[in-house]
Amino acid sequence: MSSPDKVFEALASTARRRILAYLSEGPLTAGVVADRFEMSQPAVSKHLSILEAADLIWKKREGQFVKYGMKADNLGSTLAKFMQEVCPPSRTLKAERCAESDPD
Amino acid sequence: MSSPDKVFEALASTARRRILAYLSEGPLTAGVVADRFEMSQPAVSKHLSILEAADLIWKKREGQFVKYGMKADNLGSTLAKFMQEVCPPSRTLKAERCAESDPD
DNA sequence: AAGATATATAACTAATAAGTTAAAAGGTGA
DNA sequence: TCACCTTTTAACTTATTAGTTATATATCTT
Repeated sequence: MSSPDKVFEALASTARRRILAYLSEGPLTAGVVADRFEMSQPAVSKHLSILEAADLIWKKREGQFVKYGMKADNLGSTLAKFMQEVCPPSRTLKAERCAESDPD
Repeated sequence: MSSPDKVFEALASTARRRILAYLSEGPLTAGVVADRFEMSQPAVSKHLSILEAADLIWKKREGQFVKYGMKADNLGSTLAKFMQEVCPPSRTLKAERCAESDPD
């Protein structure tokens, strides 16, 4: 179970969004991810654990390595649910509510 | 022009997401928004200005009041673009990449 | 068991964020 | 102009975040 709060908090960081995008190309070990970013290894490790806490990625030990990979489901459903809260179809249908509203 | 960074930063706050959802029901004055939330009026004002900086809402002075309203476009396009970065259709097509990736 | 490598945690610092109250700015109307 | 109302800005406090280096833990290899 993951809260939307944790997801949005995780996405708030540009570094984490970039890590996520990088992982979306395929699973990688923590070390490979760390090498790709100009940040200390512990910093990347912390970002990874925040992404994991938000249930946006999975983690699996493989010998002395730890492999991480993306979990698209939770990202998609959280963002979709939020979009719906903020711009529900019922409202979209009647009088293009979500497109309108700009007085300029 | 609004940066994705500002949008994600704006959405990182639960309070701001709730304000946004509230505004999505229709434009309201700052005071009405402030009344709805258990927070001082200046605090709400600050949240509103962050949402505005992210181009998620518009603002219009009406006499001594200031009316705010949602701007759905930027929210939708920013989230859509991000989803695409993190789970591009090309990859989705070949081998259900974005659904897979979970080793459990 | 020892040494090397991979990753995570601890302890710390500096910057940022979110809230507060008090004061300023903008607008109304007698 | 003066009193009043709405909203924003300023100044400040406290908590959180993002990074650092140093250390601990886990695993592999010999």
